[in-house]
Amino acid sequence: MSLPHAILTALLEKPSSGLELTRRFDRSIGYFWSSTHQQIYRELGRLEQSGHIRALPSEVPARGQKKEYEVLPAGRAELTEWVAAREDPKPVRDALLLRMRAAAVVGTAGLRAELERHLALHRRQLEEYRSIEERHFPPERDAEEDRLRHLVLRGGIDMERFWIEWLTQALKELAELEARPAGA
Amino acid sequence: MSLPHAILTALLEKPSSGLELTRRFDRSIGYFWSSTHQQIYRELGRLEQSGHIRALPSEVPARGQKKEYEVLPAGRAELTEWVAAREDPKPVRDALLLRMRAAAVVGTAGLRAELERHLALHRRQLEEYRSIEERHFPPERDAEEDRLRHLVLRGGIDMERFWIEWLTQALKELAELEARPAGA
DNA sequence: CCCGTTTATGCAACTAGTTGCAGAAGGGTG
DNA sequence: CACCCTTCTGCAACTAGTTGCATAAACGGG
Repeated sequence: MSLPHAILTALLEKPSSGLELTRRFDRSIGYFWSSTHQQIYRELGRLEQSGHIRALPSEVPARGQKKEYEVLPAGRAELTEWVAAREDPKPVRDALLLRMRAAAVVGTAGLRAELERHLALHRRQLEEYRSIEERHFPPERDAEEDRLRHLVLRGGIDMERFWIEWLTQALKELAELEARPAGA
Repeated sequence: MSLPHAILTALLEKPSSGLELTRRFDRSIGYFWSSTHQQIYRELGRLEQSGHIRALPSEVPARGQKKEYEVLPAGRAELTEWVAAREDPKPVRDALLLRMRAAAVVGTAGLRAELERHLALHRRQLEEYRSIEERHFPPERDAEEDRLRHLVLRGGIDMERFWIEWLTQALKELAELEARPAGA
């Protein structure tokens, strides 16, 4: 149940329309809570219904017309509460680890290429995070919000590093297994 | 679309009934692809329908009666194909990173306790993985399946280490922010 | 032998997220 | 102005996963 909170956070950072939110999700909040525009529109509707946000008054309220939303006090209160809420980490659900486990049973044929592809993707993501880090978090910026946002970004960076490391190990392991005759 | 593959893998490792599968998920495959018994039963039904697995013949085919499943050649083929399939990593979706980001906007009140709780949970999980490692993967075991399964487990271990590291940093950051007067 | 607990399977209803598509407004171009 | 492309909002239908509950057999006392 985090999408509404993701939206509230984004709207507090800056009031926006549905499409603007979608775009900002693609390059910021979406890095750790991705979402599609349809989900966002639906959730905006719900949040408006429940009095957490409201649409800024517009002259032309019609379909296809931009609608800006801002957070109401009830929305901010809800978010504040959520920050401190007790909520267990979700159990890991990762298809690649699962595939490796399957490979232990049915063999590793064709797996190397896929691992290399993932490795490249994670390297690219790491580069993207690093360039954001350089642009947004130079050493002199240390207002409270900056430090916390930087911390979140470092989480993303270290998670990519973890994958790069693991994939590298996995490829090495695969190479060794292929080098020795089956059953040796 | 990984649950059916998780089930196929588990059934290849050992033919089982629905409940047995559920239990094994709780302490093995479920570490990286968790699932409830209802989902497993439903999926077993589908896999049987589609000819990937079959129920072993039993004398008493009735409700409340144990039903063992085994994988058919079509199921093994499907799994083999999936191992090499092109499937992009799912974008990260993590509520705790999101909460930290929200905290940058609405403040960190009450967050420390929650971070400490998560830290303890991750430490416990790490300990569990390590004890599995000791029991199941002594240095002399290096058959192909063992090496790959060990690799998967090391993935789990390093992921827990990542969280422990990040949470430790986060708590340090929080302590520093609390130590200085707001706006300093 | 009746009764409560455990084992085992499963249905129904719900929530969250995804995919595909449609429709209205506005801007640019021949 | 007719056409098309982009922007923006949204519905409908689907898939995956969760929650709550029902049912049936088996087991173990008293």
